[in-house]
Amino acid sequence: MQFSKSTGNALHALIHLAHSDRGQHVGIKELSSSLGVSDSYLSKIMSKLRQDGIVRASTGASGGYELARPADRISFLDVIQVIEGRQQLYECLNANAHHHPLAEAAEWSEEEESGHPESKDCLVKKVMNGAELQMQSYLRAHTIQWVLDHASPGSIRGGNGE
Amino acid sequence: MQFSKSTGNALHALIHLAHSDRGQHVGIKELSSSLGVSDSYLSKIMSKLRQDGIVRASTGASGGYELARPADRISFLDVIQVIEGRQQLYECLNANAHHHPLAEAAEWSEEEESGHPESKDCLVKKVMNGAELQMQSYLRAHTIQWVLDHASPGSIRGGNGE
DNA sequence: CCTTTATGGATGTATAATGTCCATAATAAA
DNA sequence: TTTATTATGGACATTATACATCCATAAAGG
Repeated sequence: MQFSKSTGNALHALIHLAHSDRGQHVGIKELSSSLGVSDSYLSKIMSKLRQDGIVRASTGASGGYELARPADRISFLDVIQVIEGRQQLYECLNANAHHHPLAEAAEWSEEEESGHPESKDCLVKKVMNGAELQMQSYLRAHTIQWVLDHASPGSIRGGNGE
Repeated sequence: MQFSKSTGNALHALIHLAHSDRGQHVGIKELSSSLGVSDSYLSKIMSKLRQDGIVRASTGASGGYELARPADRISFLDVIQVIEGRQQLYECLNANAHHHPLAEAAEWSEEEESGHPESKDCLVKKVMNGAELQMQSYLRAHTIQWVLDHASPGSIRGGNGE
């Protein structure tokens, strides 16, 4: 289980955009050469980010990409969910058909009396989902802007750094 | 990014063992039919768990598997690391060769003055690792015994439930 | 000895991730 | 309006990984 390389490249591309963000557009060639990947490959990633409203794209000369909203409103979780998909980290195996009875969650258990739909989930899934939520809350709290704020001062300058 | 089905099956198999755990051995056939998977497939999983000291195995008639230690000392994290491997959720892409300078962590930053080796990691990796640690601490705190303790009372009985 | 059981190698298949190429559309600049 | 520039999306090829099975072997109990 690992994050895909595409997710890493998406994050680095967004950091690049956030750095250049003066309402300017950055072309795929600048982005891809900066990351050391092919432009045909990176353009797939950027296209996903655009479909999800993370970036805007414009065609034509002096076109390219820009962030669709401020960098402090683009979280790591946003980016990961676009690239990796929104499926949960763990899904029950056989529609509960073959779980050991001990793994079945008690439907009356304390936290679940409010009638949440996950009451029927097996306890394995309950733990896995809890773990995922822990991770997601951390990823939601860290934004592209966070990276800029914590970058080494030597790296902060007007032009692009390559 | 998802946990493999093997991880889910490993967890369910261990829950089954924990339930039957009176120093008894449970054969691969009972386990695999309980989970609804083939025994040849599940035996690979059990073999990994044995190599990592999660379960013990014995051959011969009336042989089979048993937990190698109490269920409250087998965490979800233990099992996941055996089946999924111990690689980190995120690895830097190109040995730092192509990161945007802004993504480089400041080596002198506050939390890192103590000289931790991760000082050189890029900030993307730092966030991803932080997220992973959040998830791991949750998974470390939840054990096979936790599942038994939270199971519906109707499921708790002497024999196997299938 | 013979049955039962786990083990590990070899192998096959399915699915997903990675990466490239090309035709097309849209736009700004000349 | 033409032309150069740029993003887009389909099709495709290439791995890598997960999933799954079969079989020969070894170990232990009856």
